[in-house]
Amino acid sequence: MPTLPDDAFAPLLVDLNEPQRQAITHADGPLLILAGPGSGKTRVVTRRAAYLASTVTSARHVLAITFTNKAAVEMRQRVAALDVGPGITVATFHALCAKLLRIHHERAGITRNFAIYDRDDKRKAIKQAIEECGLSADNLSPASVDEQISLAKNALCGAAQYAESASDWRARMVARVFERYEALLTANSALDFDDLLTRMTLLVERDAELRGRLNDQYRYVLVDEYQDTNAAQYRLARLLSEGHRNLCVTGDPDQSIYGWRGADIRNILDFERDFPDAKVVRLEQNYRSTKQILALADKLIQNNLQRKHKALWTENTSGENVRIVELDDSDREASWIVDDIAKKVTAGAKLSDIAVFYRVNALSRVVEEAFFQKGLPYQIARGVEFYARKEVKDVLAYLRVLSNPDDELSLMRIINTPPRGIGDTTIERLKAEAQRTDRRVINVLSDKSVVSGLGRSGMKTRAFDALLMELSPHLNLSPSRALTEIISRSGLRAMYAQEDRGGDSAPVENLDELINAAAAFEESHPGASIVDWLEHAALVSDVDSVEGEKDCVTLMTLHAAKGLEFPIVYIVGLENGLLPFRRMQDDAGAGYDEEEERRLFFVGITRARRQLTLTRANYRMLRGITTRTTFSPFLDELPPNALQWIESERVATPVRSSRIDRGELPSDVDQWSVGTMVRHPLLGIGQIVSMDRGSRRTFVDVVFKDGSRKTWVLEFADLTRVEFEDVD
DNA sequence: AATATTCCCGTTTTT
DNA sequence: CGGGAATATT
Repeated sequence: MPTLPDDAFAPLLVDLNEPQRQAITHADGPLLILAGPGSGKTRVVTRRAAYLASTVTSARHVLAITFTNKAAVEMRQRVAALDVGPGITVATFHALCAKLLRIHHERAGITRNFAIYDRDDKRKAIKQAIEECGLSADNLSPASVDEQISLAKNALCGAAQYAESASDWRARMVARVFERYEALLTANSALDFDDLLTRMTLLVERDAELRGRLNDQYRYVLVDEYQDTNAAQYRLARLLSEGHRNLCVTGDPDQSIYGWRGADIRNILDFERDFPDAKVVRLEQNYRSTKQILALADKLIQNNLQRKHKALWTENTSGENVRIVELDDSDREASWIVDDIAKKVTAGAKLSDIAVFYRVNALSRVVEEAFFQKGLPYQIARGVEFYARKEVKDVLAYLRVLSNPDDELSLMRIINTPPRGIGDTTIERLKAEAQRTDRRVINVLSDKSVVSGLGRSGMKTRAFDALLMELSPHLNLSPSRALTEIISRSGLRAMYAQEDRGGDSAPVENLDELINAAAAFEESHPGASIVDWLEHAALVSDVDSVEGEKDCVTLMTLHAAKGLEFPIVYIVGLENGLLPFRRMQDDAGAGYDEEEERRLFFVGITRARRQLTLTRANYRMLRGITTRTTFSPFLDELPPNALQWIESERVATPVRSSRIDRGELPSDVDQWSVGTMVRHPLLGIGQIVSMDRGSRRTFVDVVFKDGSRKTWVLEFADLTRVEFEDVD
């Protein structure tokens, strides 16, 4: 490595501790960065990428692989901000594989325009496979088969191999479905998410020439969140760095929480065995949390055996005690939290600084209700995925059929959407004919001799075929133009406009948002094709979670919290069976991993910067049954002196004004507008600075005397209008 | 095809 | 308890 004076890249090496600096400047050979929570990993990773690109090699030889799009976007931006020209490849595993498979589709043995099936598509295909195997979905649920196929694929086990190892009856049934499912995917020219990884990995493994080319192209490979890699990703990472061994992996074994999904913590634990000459850097100084919070997390995680020791420490202040609050039941637990938050807000805390975590989504509802009652705005991190919405999938199905006529799953989705009189019997006939003559249904559609034999429904079928013909030239337009045309010409817009009479979703708005999303995509990817856009839509599911800092509390599962941080954190439901989550009446606790549960709790704790509150309810209602709970055993593992126990003060559930209970707008809402003065019981007098009357909810932004600004859902906000004269 | 009814099921879910 | 899907009804 050329030794240059440090100031040549001073901005990259400023403000670092020694291990961070080592991690950034290590050039050749394997490198393992063990990064504790809040240890500045992202900074190290981005600067390392920039350092390599500017001093050791050039940007186009640097490849950074992440797990989430969010991480990829963030890394791309932060590297760009360091002024190291563009050219670094930053991608998720899946996006990278999709891109490479598209380029090398011939070697991979697939068509160029292959579709990417998401979970819903996959389940549908599996269901079809189950039926075609003459089995009933009763004994074999698509979901469980999905899970098993997924685990198998992620372990690089194909259908044939799975069949060989199938020992019991059930496994043999799954094996049959697996094989049938694979045949379906092939017939549809489609890949599922797992295929993207496994097909690419197997391709690189068997194709030495391609492997050599990739090794030469990507001379420095960086894999983030390495503790979450599964067998396919592990193998791919190794193959991609086989020629040069410049593989840098970062992660934290203590934050491995996706074992149930096929991630193998041993990949990171055994890195030094795989690469005996690996340089190991530990980032142990925490810049995020108070001493108390960090000590708690550290004490807890020491109970795990499967780990690499890290000495977590911080120079931050000691901070407040971690609070443990015990409440009578889940309702009171929720309202206690919301009351506590309200107090903090009055004391000046920002809502966006606060988060509530829970182990299972089912717990979110009680908490939400409490927020509703109090009129405090909140958001749930896991929104219904935009691209999973019915109307969006309908549109995408048209695009898919047009770009990949093999995709019969999508064809079946649109053949009678909007309703055009092609019913089940007609579809069955078309399918039968297709099977008899060994064609795809779409080809049968355009066969005059077949269609004319269908009588009245033949007309409809012909009309549909004509529609597809009419739409197909639009494929050459830009994605947003194509979408616009197809949405209106297919009749989808008209259909959803009619459906949109005050329902709780706004499908037409979503269609427009889809067009906007496509337009935005075009801007960042000039010259992108429909297929590019479809790929983007399949792999980037977080359009709506990109919205920036909203002034509200964030609710999410512990899993979703990974990688985030908040000054104030609440974790609910510290109960045995819930925080170490245990499935009841399960076959001998299969799939239960206490260490992983502990890591999950560790992740939750270490999200908190300043204040952490753990709560627990004596009685919890779950699935309509109220049960007496017991303490989470994890609580016993925490250092008692760092904890502050708060007795269950009995907060009388306040009897609220009925308008808010019913979620209604104030009766004098007509007189509410921007400029109206309002009163909040805690925050006093404020003025409306914006008011957004959506179809479902009305949002108001209020600025108070002290200059603070809050957003509320008016239906649930404890706001009353005050006459201007009342204010002095 | 649209609506009413029953019934079934119920961790976590980066892509 | 509550949502979604499968099924029944008009």
